[in-house]
Amino acid sequence: MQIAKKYFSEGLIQLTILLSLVGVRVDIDSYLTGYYSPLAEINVGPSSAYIQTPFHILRDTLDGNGVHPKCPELDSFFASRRLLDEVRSLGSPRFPTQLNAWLVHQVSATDRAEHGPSTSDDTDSSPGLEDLRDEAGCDSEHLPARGQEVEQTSPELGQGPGGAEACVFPQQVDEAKVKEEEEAFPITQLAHSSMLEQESLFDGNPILSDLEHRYASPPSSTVVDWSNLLSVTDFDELDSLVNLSELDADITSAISQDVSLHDATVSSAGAFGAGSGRSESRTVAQQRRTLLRLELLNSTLSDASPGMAVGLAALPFASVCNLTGNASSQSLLGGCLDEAVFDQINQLGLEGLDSIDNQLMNSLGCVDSQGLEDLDSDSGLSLESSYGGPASPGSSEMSSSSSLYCEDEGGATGYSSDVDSLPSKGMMDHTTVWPPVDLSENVWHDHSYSSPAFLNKPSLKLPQKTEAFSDDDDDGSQLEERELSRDELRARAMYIPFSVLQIVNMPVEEFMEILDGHGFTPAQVTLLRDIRRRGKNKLAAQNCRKRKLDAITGLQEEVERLQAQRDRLLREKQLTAKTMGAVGHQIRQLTRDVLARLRDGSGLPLSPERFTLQCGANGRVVIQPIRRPVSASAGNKTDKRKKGKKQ
DNA sequence: ACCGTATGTCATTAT
DNA sequence: CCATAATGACATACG
Repeated sequence: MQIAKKYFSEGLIQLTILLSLVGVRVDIDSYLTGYYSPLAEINVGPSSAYIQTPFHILRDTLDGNGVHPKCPELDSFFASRRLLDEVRSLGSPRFPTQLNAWLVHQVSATDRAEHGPSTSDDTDSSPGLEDLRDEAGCDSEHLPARGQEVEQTSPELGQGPGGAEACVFPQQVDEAKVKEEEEAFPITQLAHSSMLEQESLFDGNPILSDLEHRYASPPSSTVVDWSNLLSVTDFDELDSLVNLSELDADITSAISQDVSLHDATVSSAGAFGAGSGRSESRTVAQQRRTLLRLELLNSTLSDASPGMAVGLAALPFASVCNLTGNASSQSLLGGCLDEAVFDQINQLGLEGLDSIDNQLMNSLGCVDSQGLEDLDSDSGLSLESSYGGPASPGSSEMSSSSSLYCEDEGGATGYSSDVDSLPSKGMMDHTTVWPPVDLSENVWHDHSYSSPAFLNKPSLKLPQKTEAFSDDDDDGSQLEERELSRDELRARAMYIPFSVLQIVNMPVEEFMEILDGHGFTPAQVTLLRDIRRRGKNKLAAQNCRKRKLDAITGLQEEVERLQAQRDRLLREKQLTAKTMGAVGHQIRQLTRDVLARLRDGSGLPLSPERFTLQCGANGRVVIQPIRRPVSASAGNKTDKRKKGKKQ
């Protein structure tokens, strides 16, 4: 179990990184659909765990230059974008596999009834896992549909996310269909763009050619200049130096990243090659994918940053799934790349889990949710960070969902404690009954795309939570009491029928309605406002600190970069001086040789002490007498003889 | 006891 | 004007 957990941890790290790459592209989808600001991409950055800021203030930073000083995430965002390009440039051998995976998703997402033949390959997948995968696929499916597409859930999850069924809005199915039609065109755009990207990929190596275009030309001109200037010696060294000086600043980093990604690809390819047969490898891949779905699901339910990536990454993926029914030829190219990333992630993160049977995976899925929580040192606070903003489409949905859980919850007291005690129960089985409130919030948060979607994490968690779980699972009530935040306790004391999470995350309109319409006493209203203010400020503080840390990190990196540049320039300067010295020496030697072969009027050789060679602007070499400062004292050195010489 | 870190909260300002 | 984000400053908990 420990080993498995370790694998999960490592896999999750890679998953997070790579999913963030996918996420970048994913928000392009949301951008294409026109629902979100293009700058929502910013939220996809690896360091966007707490982001609740709309970041529209960064409107002038799309080119990646001059990023907002308060948003160092942009740096990593553009780096991620470049990395994604590099991933895409790694070549096409992965595509067939991706196609398989992609078809599986299509079936699971669209037609479960016919799911037998097409997915019969994964013979060893347990029903639970299959259902879970489907559920996860469904999860990722209704993300782009803004949570309005909820399929029938499996018996296992019907009780956990079964709350989700309880939270399904009646109009969801019809709206989902309409939404699907509405999204057909943007999706086509997406697929088309993806196809274009891959066409460029087939055409050559886009990133390298791009790098060539960007970097090769100026250095080459520089090299020519140097060569013209110093056509004597040491030029090779100098050339290489100049070349590198122009290139290494950016290309080396790109190369190193490229290498790491390439390694990832190779390892995954090795994973496939290691299989005894294609069917087996496919089975393994599907297991992994299943496990990935598990992770995705769990992440969506309980974790912050990976889930965020998932929530966003699921957008184009599901879009591609939808698209397959309509325009398969385009989506083949458009979707396989994203699925390729999923496959790579699967194989990377879950490399060592092949031997683990499905039951273990099942339990691991539960463990994973806890492990994710445990790993989330930022606590759940970050998870309730935002809900996509009142202006986003998610807000209306959240209104409905929040009103839903308001009805279902029957009081705020149950929420946090239920959620907090969930992992200890969830250790036993996936069929653990999930509190409906929790689920409704999951549904709600699953659809907050432009921000970390996993706000469902209880903000009430205290640092000693995990220890409490490991120490004692029995006295849950005491633990619940101990884990409640001050505001939660205050809310309980004041009989406020909302959880802190709800109070903080509900839209302001709804909050106002609640304040007005529930007949709260002034003290309760004050408490509600304070809870909301504190909750939001808590998130803001976390954001602020994270930004600060990122800024510090970025500055440190810049310092290192500048120091390296300075060292490089110093070396370059030394080498240049050395080269120039050598050239000067040779020029002097040549001058002596030339002058020694020339004669003055009296037939004497010209003295190098008195004459020198000068190269005129017209290219002609002339002999000039050396003007000594003390020549005035010498007096009558007036015999200025010019002899034009052609060399 | 002291220190460093993490986190929550408040006050203030900006958006 | 209000809600909210951002942030400095302070308090507290914890290792």
